[in-house]
Amino acid sequence: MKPVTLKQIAETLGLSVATVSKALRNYPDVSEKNKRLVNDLAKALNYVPNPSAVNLRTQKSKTIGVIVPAIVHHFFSSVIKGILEVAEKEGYMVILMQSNESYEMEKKQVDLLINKNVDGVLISLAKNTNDFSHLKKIMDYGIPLTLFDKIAKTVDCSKVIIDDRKAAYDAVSYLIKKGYKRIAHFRGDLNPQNSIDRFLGYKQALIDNNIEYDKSLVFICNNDDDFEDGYSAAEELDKTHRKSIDAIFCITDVVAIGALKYFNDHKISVPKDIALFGFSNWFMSSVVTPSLSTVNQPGYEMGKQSAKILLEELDAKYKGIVITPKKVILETSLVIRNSC
Amino acid sequence: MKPVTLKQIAETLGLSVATVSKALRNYPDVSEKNKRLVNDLAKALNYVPNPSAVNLRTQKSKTIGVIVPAIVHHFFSSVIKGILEVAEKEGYMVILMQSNESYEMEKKQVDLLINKNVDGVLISLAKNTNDFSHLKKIMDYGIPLTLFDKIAKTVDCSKVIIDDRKAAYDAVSYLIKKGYKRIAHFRGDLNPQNSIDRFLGYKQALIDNNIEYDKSLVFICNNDDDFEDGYSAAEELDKTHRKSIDAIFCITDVVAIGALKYFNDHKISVPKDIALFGFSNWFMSSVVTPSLSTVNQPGYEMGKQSAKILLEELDAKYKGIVITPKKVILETSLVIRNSC
DNA sequence: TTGTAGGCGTTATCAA
DNA sequence: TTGATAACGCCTACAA
Repeated sequence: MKPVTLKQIAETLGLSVATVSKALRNYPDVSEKNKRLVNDLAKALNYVPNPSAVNLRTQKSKTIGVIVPAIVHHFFSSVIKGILEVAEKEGYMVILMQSNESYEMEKKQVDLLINKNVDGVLISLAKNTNDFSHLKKIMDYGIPLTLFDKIAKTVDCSKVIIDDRKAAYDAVSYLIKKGYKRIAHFRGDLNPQNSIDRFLGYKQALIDNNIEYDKSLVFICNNDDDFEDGYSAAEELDKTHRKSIDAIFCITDVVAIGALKYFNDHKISVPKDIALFGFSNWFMSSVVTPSLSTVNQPGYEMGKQSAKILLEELDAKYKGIVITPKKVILETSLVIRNSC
Repeated sequence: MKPVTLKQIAETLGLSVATVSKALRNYPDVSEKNKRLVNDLAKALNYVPNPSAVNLRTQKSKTIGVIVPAIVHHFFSSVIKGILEVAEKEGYMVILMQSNESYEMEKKQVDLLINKNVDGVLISLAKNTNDFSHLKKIMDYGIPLTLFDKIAKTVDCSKVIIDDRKAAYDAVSYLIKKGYKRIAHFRGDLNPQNSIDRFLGYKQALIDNNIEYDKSLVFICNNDDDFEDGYSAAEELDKTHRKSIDAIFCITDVVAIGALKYFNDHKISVPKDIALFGFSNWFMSSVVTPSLSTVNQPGYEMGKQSAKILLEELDAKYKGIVITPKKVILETSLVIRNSC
């Protein structure tokens, strides 16, 4: 079974391909009679335009490319879900790629997407991406680009993010208000903006509350396995600062849960001996014992917004309207549970 | 910046498009000199064939379509990861769609993929899919199809699955061997093969161990929210069978964790008062308290295998080799933790 | 060894 | 109102 083509419709109807095409696209210069004839037959035969041919002709692929650092990740899979829903509604397909937190992969994938003629690109950057020429390349090709979550501040494209700094500030302020005084921070890599901003929020909250910032209380979790990172950071903290710490603000729920595991394993009570605060609100954090207080990071919403903005830019581009990049900051909120 | 075309290369080199094309594809009837000339310039200009043009010409899109019931799901996101890795290695792109467990969506998406000219399709069926004409349609179009995890037994295409029945049998047998005697089952919908097979495995294990099968101990979890389903099934079980039950085999980790939450909330001790066994080995089940015993379901491997089989079939098809559908059954294993 | 020409399916221009 | 015709970019059989 082969797809039906314009030619076939034209032949069975004794019309020219041109007329059939115009009839289907409802051009004014085709007789009503023929329009009906063509449309009826097209529907009956289940005619659908060949996308490659359309693309070749119109330079539009009705396809967008998405690159995320990881897929097996509650936050990112939520984002993807949001993207798919918006894209599908507007008749766009989504080509998905995962960079595995590797800049090299990300770069390669950008090339693949450009070569594939995608209409637009959505990216959340890999941890170690700090050269942005591949992003510039996308824009040089005139392909709309929207970054989300892990963005590059210096790249002049639309962005959808949360205010990591404020969210971290709020979380740590909450801990302080609750009476915690010696608050450690399990941070991420030094490079990603996220990691930096959350750290800065943490620090600011301490300063604003007249608590001395002590850099020996900041642990870097930058291996591949967040859970293990959290576990071993907790272990190190336990060894080096035994009883002087009363709370930890973690860059991620999984890091926090790794730490929680360590404390549970060693009969250190959370939150009595030490309080824990996560970030992201993975489903998992609600079912762990004790359940984890965390920052709600609206992944699904972020996906929807990113896709929406990208598609708007595509639309504007086709209409010849010049676009100024947008920056959307999504609201976060504290989810207080039993770990603090 | 526009992509470079054959024509441009031909013009700057004073050759014909045909010669350039042949040089790039390393045809024997092009002079070595011109081959070098062409290839050098192509590399310098970063020439990449326009995929739509190639597709139009060759009828190959180097793209496969993937439909899953849900993305925000540890198992499926692992599968997707596996698919992406294999596809990428072979130069295929992946268009991802999610059916949201809806047959209607699934059907629509199949049409979209067919119309999009994908080379092959990978599907895990929605819960309520029990009409398979859309799958037949894919095959009628000569598009290779591989089903994974949620499959249709009667559709004659390749499949990658686990032996749900055996896995369930093993899990329940383990519980019995451990001394549990009154074992309830929180099953899924009546329709999906998975759900049926796990139920049958459960039942068979009881029978083989001379434990009477009591259908009042089987609860159906078929709402949208597995966690809530597990919670409320546990509640119902608690009310109707108070102390007579000593273990529950759940169709899914999340259902089990929902139940666990209920028991924790009501000071019913797991596993002392009641044991719990899950299915899938989500990461979450290892961090819950008590940690959950479960069946390891190799999602990543399933993704890789499915993609591999599909791509092999594509290859065979292009070579004109007739393919007989394959059926791969992946090994599962019991992961024993602290809930039983 | 090179180039011409036809065609993949569609759209758009321009004559008829 | 309709239909030739060219073009999008590429591939390939065939002619030169």
